[in-house]
Amino acid sequence: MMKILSLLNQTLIKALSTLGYPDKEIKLSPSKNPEFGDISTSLPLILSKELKINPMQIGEEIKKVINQSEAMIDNITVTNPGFINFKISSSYYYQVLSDILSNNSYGVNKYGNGQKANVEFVSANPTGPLTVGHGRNAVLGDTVANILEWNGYEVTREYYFNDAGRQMRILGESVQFRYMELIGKKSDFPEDGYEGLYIIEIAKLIIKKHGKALKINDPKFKDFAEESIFKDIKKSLLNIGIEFDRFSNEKSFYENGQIDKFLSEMKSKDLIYEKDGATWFRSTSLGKDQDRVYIKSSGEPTYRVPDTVYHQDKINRGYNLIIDIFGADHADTYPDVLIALEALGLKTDHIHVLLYQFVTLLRAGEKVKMSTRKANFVTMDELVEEVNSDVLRYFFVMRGMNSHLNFDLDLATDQSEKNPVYYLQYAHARICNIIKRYESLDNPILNSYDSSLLQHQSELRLLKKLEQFPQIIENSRTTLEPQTIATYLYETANNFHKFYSDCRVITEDVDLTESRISLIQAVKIVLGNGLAILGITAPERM
RNA sequence: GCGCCCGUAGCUCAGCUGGAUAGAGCGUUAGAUUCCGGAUCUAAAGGUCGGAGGUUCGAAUCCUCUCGGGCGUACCA
Repeated sequence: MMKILSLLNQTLIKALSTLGYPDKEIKLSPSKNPEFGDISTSLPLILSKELKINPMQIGEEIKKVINQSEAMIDNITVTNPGFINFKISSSYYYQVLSDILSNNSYGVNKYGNGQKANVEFVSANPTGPLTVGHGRNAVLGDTVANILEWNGYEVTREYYFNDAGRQMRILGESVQFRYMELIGKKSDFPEDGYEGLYIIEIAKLIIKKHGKALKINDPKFKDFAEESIFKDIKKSLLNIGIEFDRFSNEKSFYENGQIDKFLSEMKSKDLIYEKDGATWFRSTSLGKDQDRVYIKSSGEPTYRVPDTVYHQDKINRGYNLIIDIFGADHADTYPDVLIALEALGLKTDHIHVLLYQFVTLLRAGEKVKMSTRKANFVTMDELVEEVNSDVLRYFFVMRGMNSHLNFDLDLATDQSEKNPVYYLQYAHARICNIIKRYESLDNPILNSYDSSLLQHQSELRLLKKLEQFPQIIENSRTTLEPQTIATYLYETANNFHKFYSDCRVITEDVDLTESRISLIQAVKIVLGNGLAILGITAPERM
């Protein structure tokens, strides 16, 4: 069945052409106030400017030429200062109910049409455990990937890490220092070394596995540390339901020659030059306000080089859509990657960078400055243990990514009990319970029901909310903002709870009971699907 | 200094491709259970949308300026 918004859109376009009015983009939105029907448009106000006709008059003209029954409209009103309001026929919403019940994946669409999308997220270098800060990135990325899947894309979840640079070298040296310390030998603690206790744990594991004979500068220190930390990172991610399809690393781009190839291409375009013993990217010639170092005088490339090559590689792999999830601290750096790629003649229109603002951690009302190096952090594992994966995932997604997220550690548990996620899950569990009760009364679930018995205001409101679900998913494709889904689910649960308190599902009235059972089954499907997108469980009981 | 993000109820935040009376949760106050799960529901109080200009029939939303906070402005990533 055609969705009401497309139907109204078509109807209005037809009306405009009938009246000889100019073609305008038509904005339809849910009515703010029930007395304005279900859906409204300010089309007359927009037209009046150009037509120089009173908007109320335009509204009346449009109303006159619309075939109401064809567009499933019960009633049209035109209200000041120039809105057209549509009251949609309830038979439309009754039809929606059967649509939902006949389709367990209600809400998916084929927009992406199987196109390939790549979502790169987390991408934390394996220098320590994942922290609460990484959590926001992880949850946003996985949820965005889910959103794309529900919009018909084939999604690759990818994790990129730097394993060739300074950070990893220092990690190896830090482990080496602890190792030597443990076996009673002296060595230097590296400048900017990692101070966390986990470094000592890794050193102990090395002793267990390789004994005490390792010498200074043995590559095993770094390799073992990297491997060990990565194992933990993967475990932490799995803990909140996140699994990657692909890991990419910096080192491979050195080994396969892509870095050299990139540098020589840039050179041939005169986009790099030497100064003060370093190699610079001439980004000022591409509109930036300053040039950036590509290769330090030490001979080590800056992260910019492998990052650019990595993106080049992703482009070459042929994705139709490439998403990067970055913290706000990258806001200034990713454009350098894009302009370099464009300078090499590559298209970057399909690369979308999603920036999220940082999580502000509070402890006793004081801001906590997190640093992996200084071992001043709260790990994601600790947090999941204190709350749980569902609460954590909802927490990170319930605010817009442009908002700074305040996280008070002292209140974490308190807040978790009040976390809205339980409100959603409770609605789902409640439905399951009613259905179970219904079945236990020896009533078969029938496929026949008379949805037109659903006349109560709470029932219709709930149905209208369910009808919006596919549209919500469609919209989330363009915004890639998980929060809108969280908000929608909250409203749906809210409408269900109101329905529950207004209308008893299981009554002596067999026909009405069957209709209401169908209704709550539909709610269950929508809540379940929405929670699945957010990566949150939909419990049968709590 | 410059660039990006934010500033909306006591607190945490929605609403921001301009539309009708600016919404929710928490907290506060007052209510609801002979009945499918009270982790629920109902109601009240609470606002010069940081401030000042401007554009418009219409601005929380767009523009300019300004104040306050975060982030960046590395030969760190």
